[in-house]
Parts: sequence; structure tokens; C-alpha cells
Amino acid sequence: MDGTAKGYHHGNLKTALVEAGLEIIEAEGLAGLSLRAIAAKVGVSHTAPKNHFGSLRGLLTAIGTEGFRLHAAAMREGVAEASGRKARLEAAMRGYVRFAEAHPHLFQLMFSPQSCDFADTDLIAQARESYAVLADISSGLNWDKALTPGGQQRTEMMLWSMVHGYAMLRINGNFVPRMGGTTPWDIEDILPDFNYLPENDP
Amino acid sequence: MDGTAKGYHHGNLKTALVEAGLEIIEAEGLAGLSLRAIAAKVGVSHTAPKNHFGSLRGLLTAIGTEGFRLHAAAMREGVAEASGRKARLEAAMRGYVRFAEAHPHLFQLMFSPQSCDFADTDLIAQARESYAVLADISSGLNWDKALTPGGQQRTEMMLWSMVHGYAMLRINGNFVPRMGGTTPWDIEDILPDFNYLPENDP
DNA sequence: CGAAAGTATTTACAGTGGAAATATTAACGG
DNA sequence: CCGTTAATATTTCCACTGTAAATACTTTCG
Repeated sequence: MDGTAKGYHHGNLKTALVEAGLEIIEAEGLAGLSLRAIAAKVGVSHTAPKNHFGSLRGLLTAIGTEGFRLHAAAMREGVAEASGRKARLEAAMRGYVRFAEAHPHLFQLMFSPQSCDFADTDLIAQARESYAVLADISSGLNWDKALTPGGQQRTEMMLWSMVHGYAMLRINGNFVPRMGGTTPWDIEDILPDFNYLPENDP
Repeated sequence: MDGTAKGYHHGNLKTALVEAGLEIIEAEGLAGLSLRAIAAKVGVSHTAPKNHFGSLRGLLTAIGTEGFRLHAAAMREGVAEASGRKARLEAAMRGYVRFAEAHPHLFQLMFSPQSCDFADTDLIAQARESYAVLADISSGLNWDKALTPGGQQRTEMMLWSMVHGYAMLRINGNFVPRMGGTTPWDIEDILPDFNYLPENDP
């Protein structure tokens, strides 16, 4: 099994199905993401995916998992060369939003319980990677509730809620009726200001 | 047409379909919300809704519109008897989250472009009502960016993003893998603190 | 080489939303 | 009161969906 077999057995159908799914969702959105369409794109019968994913939901969950991988990468991008806590925070937040805008349908799938099984082990593991980026850059941010019990967790939840809500409302166009044609502010324009601790502080 | 006719013509099918849809989504979630199921519950053929809503999407949009009405009411609830800017803010935010937790499937439908047409006039009008509650209580909140250009808009977007993201992540269970079994903090526990202007100030 | 496990196919089925033609009723002007 | 018109609902049909079950082909391994 070299992964390129072309006979009765595909060889690496699991990976191929996820990749085909990613291509379809980019081109046609969630609506085009049917079991039969994905299977057809790979050149396999529409019941073949069942062996690897159990059901459509399982396949969509795998696609969402791959989405979280790309999502984490988008957040990390820019954080590396940013210097200072504030710059890194803003870079990660922009990465979060940039990913959502570049891949709106995938982003929606990743956070839709209709599509993804949030109890899936692989998905959880990959989502943790994504959350970890946000958690890293949210340390050393001082604000009123940062020194209360669970301050670090509070900071993470606040930033995560804010950037996630912003991204969702933005790609859905929910800001439009209230704010006008183009969303007037980027994510960094609505971030509350923190007292950023010095770099060597934890 | 008195609205209670029972013959060939239903009388007020439009309203009845939306109500049936609300009942189904509460009982069975989005998955059970099929055109045929809704029509069957009202006792009409599955093509009857087309006259009033055009398509399933149109009907779902109407259901979402009704959802925004309930949503606005949930936010207003508690705001009335709360005294002081801070108490009113927290009451509205709690109302937002309370609604999402009480009606998770409806809440998801309301913010899913797969289900709702966000360009629909009625939906926009009703959603504006909902946003207006949040906008009202977000005036007079002083923070670093409140006095920059577009400060009021920034405040609205920040609060809206935060509470919306919090609600979404919470009802989807996305906090669980990172934060543990029960979400440790309520929305007011992660709100940044403001300098609340005196009541008589604008 | 033979058995067993893994992988993919074929077929069948109940369900979906939508289109088109038809039937029934209400509304309105003579 | 009657006849026409518009509104509303039904019937029938179709393409498409995901899933289950039985079957066929391949690889793996003893």
C-alpha cells in the first residue's frame, strides 16, 4: 500500500476524502458538501466513506478537524515576527479573523454542532492546539479581573469570546444592517486596553 | 377570513407554520425542522408553505425573525428593574446568554446563514430591535476607546462580539475541553470594567 | 496456499425540497 | 346574485440526499 494505488482499493481514501471535502466547501460552500459529491470527486462510490468515517457527520468532523489545523496556523502566522505582548496579541486576533474571512464556510462548519461532533477525540485534540495559541498570547495581560481568582482563565475566555463573536458576526454580515456597508472597525479597534506586563514577566 | 377557518383554506397558515416550526425546533432541534414536518404539524400539504414563504429558507427566516423578537424580550427582561448603568448592562448581557441557553437550536438558526436570509427585510427589522437593546445600555460606558472616533460604535461592537461569542461557544460546548465540565465563569465575570458615567449624563 | 480482515460496490429504501398542473375557495365588480 | 379573477392549497412527479444490507474484490497474515 503505497498511497497511490489506483485499483479496487484506493489506498489513502481517508485523506483523499477530507481533501476533496475541503476543495468542495471552498468552491461551493456547505450546501455542496454532500456525501455523494465528495465521494464522486474522489472517484469512489458514495458508500465508501462509511468504512472510514461511519457517517457523513464523521467525515464532516474530520474536515472540521483539518480546519482547526489551518486555523491554528493562521493564528500563529504573524505572531512569530511580532515583538511585544500587544503586537503578538493583535497578530493572533487578526489571524483568527483573517482565517474566518478567508474560509467562511469552513469556519462555520468548524463551529456548527450540526456538522461537527464536538466530542470527537481528534477534533478536540486539534481544537486544543488552536485554543493554545490564544491562551499563550493571553498571558501577561493585566486588566481589572486578571488578578481575581481564575484571572488567567477569565482573560482567555474574554478574548476568545470577543474574537469569535466578532468573526462570526462579521462573516455572517450581521454588522451590516447596524453599522453600514463595510464593517467600520477591525478586531484590534475594539480590543480593550491592557496593562501589558514586561516581556520577562510570566 | 377570521383566522380560525378550517376548510380548504387554513385562514392564517403563515402564522401557524411559524408557530409549528418554533415548537418543532424546541422539541427536536434543527434536524427535525423539515418543510414536510412543519406542514404536517399544521395539517397541510408540504407544498402549501410555498405560497407564503417561497421556499424552506423563507420559512426558516420567518422563524428566525420570531426568534429575534423573543431574543429582544429576553434582553429587556431584567433591564427594566435594574438600576444603574452597570446593572442594566449586566442584565442585558445575561438576558442574551439566557436566551441562547434556553433556546440553543433557535439561537443557532437565527445566526446561521444556511437557515436564515440575512437580507430579508422583516428579519433585519426585528434584529435591529434586538441590537437596539444592546446599543441603549452600551451608552455612557467609559473605556479607553470610547472617546476615540466612533467610540459609541466601538463600544457596541465590542459588547456585542463578546456576548455573542460567549453565548455561541457556551451552547456549543466549545469551552468544555479547555475549561472543564462546567463553564467556570458567567458573562459578567469576563466583562471588562468601565467607568460608568453618572445616570444623567448621555 | 488458505482463511480472515479490510475495503469498496451494488442495490434498495425512506426521506428531503421544489416544480408544475390542478382543484378549491375567497374577493370583488357587474 | 352572479361570474370573473386572484389567492390558496393539493396532487403528482422528480432529482437528490444519507443509510443499510448484501456482495465482490484485495490485502494481510498464519
